[in-house]
Amino acid sequence: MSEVESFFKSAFSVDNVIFGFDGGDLKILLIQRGAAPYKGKWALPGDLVYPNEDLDTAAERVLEQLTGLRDVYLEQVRAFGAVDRHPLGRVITIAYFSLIKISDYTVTPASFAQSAMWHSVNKVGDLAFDHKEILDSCLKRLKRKVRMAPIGFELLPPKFTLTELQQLYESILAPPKGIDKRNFRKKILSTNLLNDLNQVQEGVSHRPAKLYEFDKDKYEQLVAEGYSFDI
Amino acid sequence: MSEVESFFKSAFSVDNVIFGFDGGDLKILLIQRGAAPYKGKWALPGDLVYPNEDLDTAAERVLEQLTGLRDVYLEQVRAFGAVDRHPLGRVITIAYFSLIKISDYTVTPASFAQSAMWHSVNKVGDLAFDHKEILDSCLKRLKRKVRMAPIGFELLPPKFTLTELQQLYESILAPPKGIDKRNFRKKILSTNLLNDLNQVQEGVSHRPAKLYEFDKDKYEQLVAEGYSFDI
DNA sequence: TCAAAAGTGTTCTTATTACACCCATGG
DNA sequence: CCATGGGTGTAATAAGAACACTTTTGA
Repeated sequence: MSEVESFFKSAFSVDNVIFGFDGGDLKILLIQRGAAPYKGKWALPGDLVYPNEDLDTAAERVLEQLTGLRDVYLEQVRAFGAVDRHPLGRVITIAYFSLIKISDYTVTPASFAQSAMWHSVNKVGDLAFDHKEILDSCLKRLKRKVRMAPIGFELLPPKFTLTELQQLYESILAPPKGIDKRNFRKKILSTNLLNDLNQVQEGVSHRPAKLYEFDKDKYEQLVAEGYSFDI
Repeated sequence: MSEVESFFKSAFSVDNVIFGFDGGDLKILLIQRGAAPYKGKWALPGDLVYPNEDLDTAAERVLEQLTGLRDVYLEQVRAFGAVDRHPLGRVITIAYFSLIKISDYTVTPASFAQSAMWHSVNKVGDLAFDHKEILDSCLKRLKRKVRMAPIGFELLPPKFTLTELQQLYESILAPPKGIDKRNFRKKILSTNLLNDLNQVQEGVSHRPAKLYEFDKDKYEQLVAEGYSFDI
């Protein structure tokens, strides 16, 4: 094999850390590998990138095949390319994370995802390949990003309560002493990016909370004027 | 060609945005391409990744071949992998940026770098491939990172004045109205990470400024205790 | 003595933190 | 009427922004 040829004895893949939130813990969607290598181990959903496919498109495809969802928040984190990261050859992978509304995910439509399951990020053990390292890297990015951009809403249903929103931030940021309720509300409402829907929760056995929605149009307008979200 | 084979008709490279600072503008090191495609165009230094080489190692190699420098600050930014980004085939590239002391760079030792030259980041025009986009992305990362970690010092000589340090921050962050001298000094000195060397500039035709050094050991000790740089 | 850059404090404004009680609802 | 979580304001502290003059040196 010539040296030039050997450069092409390699492939690249995408791996996707799919975050969801169910009101309690922050979760990620893992699949159990059905084939070697790492058969039976939990792994991030991923696939080789098709020859005529952009990286972002490949990440979107992996997500859609697994969840049936399109147009969700997706962000590249970085490449992982240690020589020995894949036992069968030289495969570098581009890590992505995405944020989905966990209620939108119902069954696993794609065959390759027969054993997909939500796992609490805090209880994830060893994963196949270097996927634990990828997860850690994506989680770190999410922690930073969720304070710099209003992406947390991607994990919540369109209508949510302020307590749900606070619990989301707490589950991502995991501050030692929790977040102060009054300070959190003051800060998030002062952005004026939440619309009070004049509706309340139903079916709860306590004082029902008011429902809000995130005003994306308003946010984008403010961004165009130089606004920068910070929470 | 089978489908499996076609997955391997691809390669990956690294491209390196090498930043330097000469007291005036922030600069990057570009090379003029001697061969097609984009012959004659300015481009980021980069190379294909060897089959048995980690991505970081490849980026270090590119840097060392061009500058002769080792052990410099180097950080991966992200992958660029649009299908059509390389006219000769499917090549995804992993972008890195590095910070070097511009005075350490003298001549171009490597043959492939016959026409390497420093360019002010603000005056960079079109570049080969998608290198302008890569530059923008790395510059954006640098702007964020330089405020979250004491990496600016990597661009300065070991002994520097507070004015030089301020000019460095101004050239990277480019704030509309400059940085207030007194506030900057108050803030940077309050970190206690700068050692006053009890020396002054020589050969200047005005009041000589005091020289300082960055105390890396102290910084790493503080980080271990939970400290987080923020300027 | 002039030019050029170094050096130095205070006030004002804004953001962040800490903290405890009453309210509305369903069971 | 009880249990449960929802909802609210103020005071203290810390951080950031604005601002102008004196000092030291070499030419």
